[in-house]
Amino acid sequence: MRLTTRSRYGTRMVLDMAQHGKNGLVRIEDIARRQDISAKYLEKLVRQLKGTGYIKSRRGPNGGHALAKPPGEITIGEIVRVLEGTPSLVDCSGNSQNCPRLEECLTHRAWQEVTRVMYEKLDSITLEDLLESPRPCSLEKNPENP
Amino acid sequence: MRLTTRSRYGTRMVLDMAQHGKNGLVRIEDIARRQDISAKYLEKLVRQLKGTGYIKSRRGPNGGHALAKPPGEITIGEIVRVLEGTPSLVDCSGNSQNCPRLEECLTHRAWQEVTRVMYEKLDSITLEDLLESPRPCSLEKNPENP
DNA sequence: GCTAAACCTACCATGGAGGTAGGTTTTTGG
DNA sequence: CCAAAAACCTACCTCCATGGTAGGTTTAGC
Repeated sequence: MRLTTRSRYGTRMVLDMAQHGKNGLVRIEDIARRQDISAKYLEKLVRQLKGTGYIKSRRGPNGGHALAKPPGEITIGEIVRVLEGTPSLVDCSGNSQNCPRLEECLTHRAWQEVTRVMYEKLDSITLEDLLESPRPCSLEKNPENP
Repeated sequence: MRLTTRSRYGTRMVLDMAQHGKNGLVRIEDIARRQDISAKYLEKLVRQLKGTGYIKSRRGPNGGHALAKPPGEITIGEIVRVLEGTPSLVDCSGNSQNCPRLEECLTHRAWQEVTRVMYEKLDSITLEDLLESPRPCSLEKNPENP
């Protein structure tokens, strides 16, 4: 059970845009160089995020990409959801009813709950949170909760 | 980002043991039939769980497997941890320091936090909880938390 | 000592993640 | 108007872990 590189690279990408795009557009090539990720690969990620409205772009010379919303209004949960094709930890945990064992499946609800708390956490972290976190970054907004 | 079938099959397997092993051992063949999972595959899973002390076995005729502890004392977090080789959602999120970007990695802490809350939830659910959950199972022990 | 079960080692296949190649289209600046 | 810079697009490739199988060997009960 791992996050794919899509989510991780994608998050670093939008974070890079937030950092370097204060006053304008950011070129894929620049992100690729700074983050040490293949530009071609970033292209694919940017396309997905553009399709869902998180990024706007302009072509041609002096073109580039930028976040469509301020960093404080984009959570990493949103990014991860877009880039991981699969919204749930297990197939049967979604609303799809294609699991023949659903009725007798004691575990179903458990996976659902775990998926929920995971995205709850992801949705509580905005790009701005990440930018503002001091290094070494302690993200503790709700220290140990209870 | 998905749970592997190892975790899911494994959880169903130990759950089956809890259900049918009240007074004795459970044969792999029987679990395989009831859960509709290949016996050979279950063999592999049982071996991993045996290695970590969650299952005890007896060979020969009338042999079989049983949980080494009562269902109330085994969490699905423990099962998942054993069967997913990888304890963290991302490589760099463990204690391993092999990520060259660690210092400048704003996202590191976030993945760590998400991994933590996920296992926190997994560790809060025992096999007994699953057995006792009414169908359709509402697992809400702490309804919406806060 | 026969049989039932766990136990073990090795192997295989397939999908999808991760990455690359080679373009086409839009836009700007000279 | 043209050339260059950037986004945009389609197609392909490689690799390896997951998921699964085959064919045994060892232990123990009758």
